[in-house]
Amino acid sequence: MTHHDEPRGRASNFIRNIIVEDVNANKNGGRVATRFPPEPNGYLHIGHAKSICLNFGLANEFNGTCNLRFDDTNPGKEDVEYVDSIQEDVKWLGFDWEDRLYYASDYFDRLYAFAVELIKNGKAYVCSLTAVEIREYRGTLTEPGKDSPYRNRSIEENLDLFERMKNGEFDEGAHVLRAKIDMASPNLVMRDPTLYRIRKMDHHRTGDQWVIYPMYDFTHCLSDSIEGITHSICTLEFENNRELYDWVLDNVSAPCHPRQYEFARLNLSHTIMSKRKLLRLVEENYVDGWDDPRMPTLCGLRRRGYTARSIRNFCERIGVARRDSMVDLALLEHCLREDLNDVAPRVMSVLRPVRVVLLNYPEDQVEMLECWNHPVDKSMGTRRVPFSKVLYIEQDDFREDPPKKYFRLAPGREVRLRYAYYIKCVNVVKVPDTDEITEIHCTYDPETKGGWAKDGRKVKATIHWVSASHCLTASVRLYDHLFTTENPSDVEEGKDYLDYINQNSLETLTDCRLEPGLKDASPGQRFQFERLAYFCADLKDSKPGAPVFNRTVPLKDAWGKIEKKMKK
RNA sequence: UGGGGCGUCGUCAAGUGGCAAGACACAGGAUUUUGGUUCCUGCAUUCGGAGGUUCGAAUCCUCCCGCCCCAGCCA
Repeated sequence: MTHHDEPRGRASNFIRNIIVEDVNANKNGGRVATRFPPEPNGYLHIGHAKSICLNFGLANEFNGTCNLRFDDTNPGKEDVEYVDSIQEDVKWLGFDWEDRLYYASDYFDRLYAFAVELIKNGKAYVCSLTAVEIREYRGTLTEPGKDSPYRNRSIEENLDLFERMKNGEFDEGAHVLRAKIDMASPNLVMRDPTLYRIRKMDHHRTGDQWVIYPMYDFTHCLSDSIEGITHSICTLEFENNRELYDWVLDNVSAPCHPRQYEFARLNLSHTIMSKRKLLRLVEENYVDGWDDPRMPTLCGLRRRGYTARSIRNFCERIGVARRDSMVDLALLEHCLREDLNDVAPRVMSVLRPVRVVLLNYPEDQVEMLECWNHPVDKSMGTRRVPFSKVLYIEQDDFREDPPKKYFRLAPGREVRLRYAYYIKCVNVVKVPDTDEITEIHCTYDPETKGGWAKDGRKVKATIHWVSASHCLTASVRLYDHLFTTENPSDVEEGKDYLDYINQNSLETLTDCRLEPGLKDASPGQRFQFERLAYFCADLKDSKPGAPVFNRTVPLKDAWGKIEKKMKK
């Protein structure tokens, strides 16, 4: 057992239970086939990760397959930019569709043939009502709809019209193909749903080959059937569509009849998942783009420094159920720290520096001190860090007038410099007018090299440091939650989610002093800056020689908690 | 107000008639050269509510309450 293992014991959930039963009953010959079917109209986010992990995870677990299929039936909204980013993100998450990359648009010919079959069987008709009229004829939640005046066109006329729709003889909106089901159905989805519409637009894959495009409800079930999907897993809002999913497959010579199961989509506290709302954050420059490290997109999380494994573990832990829920961001962060704690090498960096001069340390002496890269996993080895007379420590690690329970450096107090020496504060130098501390004078105890006192005396704190003449100056970005409220989608009267954006979600520090070894960090490389947080060299802005770090997630902070409590 | 769903700890979530798993969060404590990690301990006499069936109910029945989804030629 190593920390690289996925969590043993997968959590039970209703979909897995269904699959177990199906496999035991030898349904579909014991075969399990799922698919992840994104529409290429936006970037994938952590909510999609839940679905990806579910579909690919189940397939892996039952020795089945999971296809990646682009649901690209709406050329007006879709773009290759998205099909590329989606593939990159699914791969990054750690899943492999092997040679099973499909597009609903690959099935346009077969879909058209199925539509013709429906018409021939009197189960579909060309309707020439306008969009507005169709809505009016649909009725309401409580009143039944009315039949379209075109509902009883002859099969021949329907066939002719549909073919001419395909041939581009009509303008957009002139006609649609509709299923002939039941205008009085209590399920609005079943009131003669639209199957095809005219869209005179280039499609990112089929170009100008088609001017009619199939709707989701017609396309999805048939695509599943064509691919031999056994379990078609989607989110709860498609529950009403299941009746139509089954109707289409039952009324056409479909190769097989997959079963649809719905689960609740993920909601995460302090963020939003709506593509529309995320798009607005990007377009109105509330963030730096889809991959801004504050975004819940997979590319954003990746840039923030999240590991794919932590996201997979998170998806496993939140479970799969049918009730609407809101998962605490703290759980995601817990999964992140859990992973990073094991794999991130430790390093010392001072974010808000204050000078420390060791009065009794030889002027030009430099010692290379051996430091562990990981406190527990010694296999990660050691590194040498330069130590000298003038150092930087964290401003937070010194208090001229220390409060109760504060046990870091203060006048007259002794602390340990990690892996170095015990030092004692003997004087504080301040700017005369302001109270700004410019320098802390200390003495060091040469008998404590490495951080151990031969006489056995203890110190209450160990703090990190960096040698002033050797360290590297760099920018570090401190990220925080994007929203100040737990649920930005459910907000006070008269306000909207933009009113709850956290104005302090990004703080850029430009005068940080890092351990010299960090100079050549490669973009994407992760570290723990000891006692502070996990950081990641930015994928875009960090260059070897000139690193820029993003704070991925802070370490738990017991002192911060105590301090907060004392202030109350 | 039609139809379809859902209600188990602060947050997720197992549980499908035999007497409320687990995780996060939270609170204590131990160990610690990261106030980190790790390790202990505590945390639902009760499952939206009220009745009923049963020796026994979160699980079955009845009624009530609350929340979500559906009236795109979006997915």
